[in-house]
Amino acid sequence: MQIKEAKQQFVQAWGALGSQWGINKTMAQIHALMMVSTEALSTEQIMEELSISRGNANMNIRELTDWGLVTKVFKPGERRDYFIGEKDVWKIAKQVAKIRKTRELDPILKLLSEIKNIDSFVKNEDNKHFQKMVNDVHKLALNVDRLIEGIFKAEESWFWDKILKLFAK
Amino acid sequence: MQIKEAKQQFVQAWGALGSQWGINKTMAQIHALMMVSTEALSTEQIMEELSISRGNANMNIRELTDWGLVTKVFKPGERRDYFIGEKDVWKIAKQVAKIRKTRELDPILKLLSEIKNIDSFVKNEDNKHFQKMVNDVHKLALNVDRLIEGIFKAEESWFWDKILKLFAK
DNA sequence: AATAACTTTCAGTATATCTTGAAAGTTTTA
DNA sequence: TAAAACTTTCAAGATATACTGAAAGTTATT
Repeated sequence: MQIKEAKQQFVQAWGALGSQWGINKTMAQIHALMMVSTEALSTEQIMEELSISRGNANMNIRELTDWGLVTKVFKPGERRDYFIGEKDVWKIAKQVAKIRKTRELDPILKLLSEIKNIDSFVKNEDNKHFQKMVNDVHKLALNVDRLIEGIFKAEESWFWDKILKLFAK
Repeated sequence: MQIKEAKQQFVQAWGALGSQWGINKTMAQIHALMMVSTEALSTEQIMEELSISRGNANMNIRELTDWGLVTKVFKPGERRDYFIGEKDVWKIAKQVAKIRKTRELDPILKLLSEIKNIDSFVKNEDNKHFQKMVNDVHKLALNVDRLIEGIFKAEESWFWDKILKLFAK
């Protein structure tokens, strides 16, 4: 495998992974492309590299910018916009966790609390079971929430050091 | 909010959550329905409850069975198949993690190792950067892998107890 | 202030994914 | 063994999602 091929594979794999986890394939590919590039890239270059249209490139670059994973940079003397991707993998992971937590976990937590409230006067077996189920899911979700919150504050080395020690031997 | 409405909301929310994470909406809904039901359910009941076709119900029930989250049960004197869903939220979480790890994380780990190998004779700056990037991603992926492996072996209470203590205070 | 360089938008189109429904398959009952 | 009860399959249709390309918008240059 040549280095160029390796990069393409990496970009492809990142795209596939993204799409299996609810992130637009092209968005993930653009991000991968920027991760492996030392230089800032123009829209043109991204269009070229991934064989996608200008509109598609533009929209996904914007989305990545909104996610805080890509920054616009200006090159002196150049009129065209260039973009650089965040390179710190730990920061990327934290950022993605942050955004998805807000979008997806928080609403679920809210719903679960609401259901727990209305559900407090239950009588029959079926409702008791539902109450227990909601409680269990809520507990797990709260723990996940706290875990993610912890990650936000943690340093990578510290975090993995501690986590992996938990399972040692 | 009435209890019936609460259940519906729960099922809807579970479907939405699933679809944002690469799991078929209907599959997630059927699963939710089975989680909150004390009784085993027939295909008919599921079709009815979710307003979906027989084919759709059948395929998604099978998929859930393949995932090990749903079991077929026979009711004495009844000809029709009934299904019960796994109720233990921790087991469910572990099972989903197991399947998705195998399907998605493992292939990525394999690719990253391959790329690391071919990439060992690099010279120029660009390639060095690529090498570093691949290394960083690989490290993170390996850690995630180990974390998931740890979860497989862990008991819920033990696991969360330890994890949450890490971030205490 | 006109032209050129570049970016953004979005209606229409394409693609991937899910769903239906009816036919074929299977098992049970009479 | 035929009919009924039930399950599975899958081609065709429906839906959701992503992508294109050209027109409109913006900013810089002369």
